[in-house]
Amino acid sequence: MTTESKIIEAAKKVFLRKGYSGARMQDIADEVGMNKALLHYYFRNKESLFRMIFLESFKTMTPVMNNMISENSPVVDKIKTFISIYSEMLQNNPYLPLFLINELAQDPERITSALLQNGEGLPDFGLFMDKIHEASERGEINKVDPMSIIINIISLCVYPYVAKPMMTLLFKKDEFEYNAFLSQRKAEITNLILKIIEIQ
Amino acid sequence: MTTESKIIEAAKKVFLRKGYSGARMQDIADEVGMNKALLHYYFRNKESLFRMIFLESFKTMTPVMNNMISENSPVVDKIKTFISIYSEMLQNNPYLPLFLINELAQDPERITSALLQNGEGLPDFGLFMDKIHEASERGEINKVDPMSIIINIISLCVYPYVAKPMMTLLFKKDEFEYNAFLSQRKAEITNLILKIIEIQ
DNA sequence: ATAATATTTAACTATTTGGTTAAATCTATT
DNA sequence: AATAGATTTAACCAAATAGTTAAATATTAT
Repeated sequence: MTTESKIIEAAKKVFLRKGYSGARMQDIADEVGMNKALLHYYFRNKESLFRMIFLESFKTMTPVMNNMISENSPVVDKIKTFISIYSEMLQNNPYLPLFLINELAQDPERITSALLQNGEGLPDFGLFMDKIHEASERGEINKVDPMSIIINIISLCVYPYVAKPMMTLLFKKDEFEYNAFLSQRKAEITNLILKIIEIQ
Repeated sequence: MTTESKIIEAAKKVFLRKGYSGARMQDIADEVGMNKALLHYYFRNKESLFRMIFLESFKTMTPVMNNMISENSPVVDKIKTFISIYSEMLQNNPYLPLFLINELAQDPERITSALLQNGEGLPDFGLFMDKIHEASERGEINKVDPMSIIINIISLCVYPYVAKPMMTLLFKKDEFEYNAFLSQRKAEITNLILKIIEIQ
């Protein structure tokens, strides 16, 4: 593992937890177990280090959202798969969504320019939405608005991660209990969504 | 409108958009149209001003979550009412949830201590959950886990607000289109939830 | 072994930001 | 008019933080 990648890992940890304005270069140096001068030896400044972290983080999300693996599988299967790999990604990257949302909300210009500059393609729900639309036209599933159904799925998957500290406070659960709750949601969300879209 | 309340309004605006670490006392002074010295004339320091803002913001949420107006209305009505007033609160306070979630995630200790110090009661879903449980026992609605159903409702209501910048980016919508999407969701979420809980 | 590169050290500068101060000015009340 | 309180001004201090530098040392590749 190179020093550069060690720095990136440490910076990712700190930026994802604290956000840009809350993160300190010294925190990152401490986290990587090296000194601050070295951060500047590898990266110009805080901003350029942040951009790298943001792009890498964003790219974690992209393939999950672009997940249209088997082109011809039924749309219900596509939805099942999507919920499954999306939930897994969240379990492995619990700090990711809040970080991306925050930084994007803080300064949409800066972020979109970073994405474009990098030639980074946005996740594309186009195909997914087309398939949902076609299936509902064919009467294979209920009439649903594709964008709505996708946003419903994402909301149900992501929000319990994003709002974890709030939910443990409101429902008086400890970390362990809440994690158990999160674990069983993959199946629960799938059932819920299928109940909504499947013809009775 | 007193100067003190003008400062509080301005501080709320800035803190809710930028968060504690991103907010600058100068930004608040600019927003209120007065100078920085006056902020310290009315409030000790950034931290005490922040605490006041956080508590006030938190209290905006509490009555909505405690909404159990007509004690004996059917649980389905309770859910309808909850979705309705919760969505309205979000429409009027779009920055609120992300702010509360962030600050709570940043430093749960500090926040809970501020709440307790203030003698502020937490929102309590206890009654709501009891009613849901009883109704499902009576066979009035499907068997559902009360906590799950509440978190589903909250997720569906809140997340599209929290993730607004991300969603407008991913779905290539402008502010206007996305607001239209948000407006029609109150009814949509109600339908979805009722479809899940109501006996067929 | 030599040279190039990586890393540490520690001191330093510049900038941003929170916070203070004192004097002057404005405003409302008596 | 006199007074007290509210507000401005502008300069200032202190702390935190980003960023720099140069020299010393360690590591790696040739």
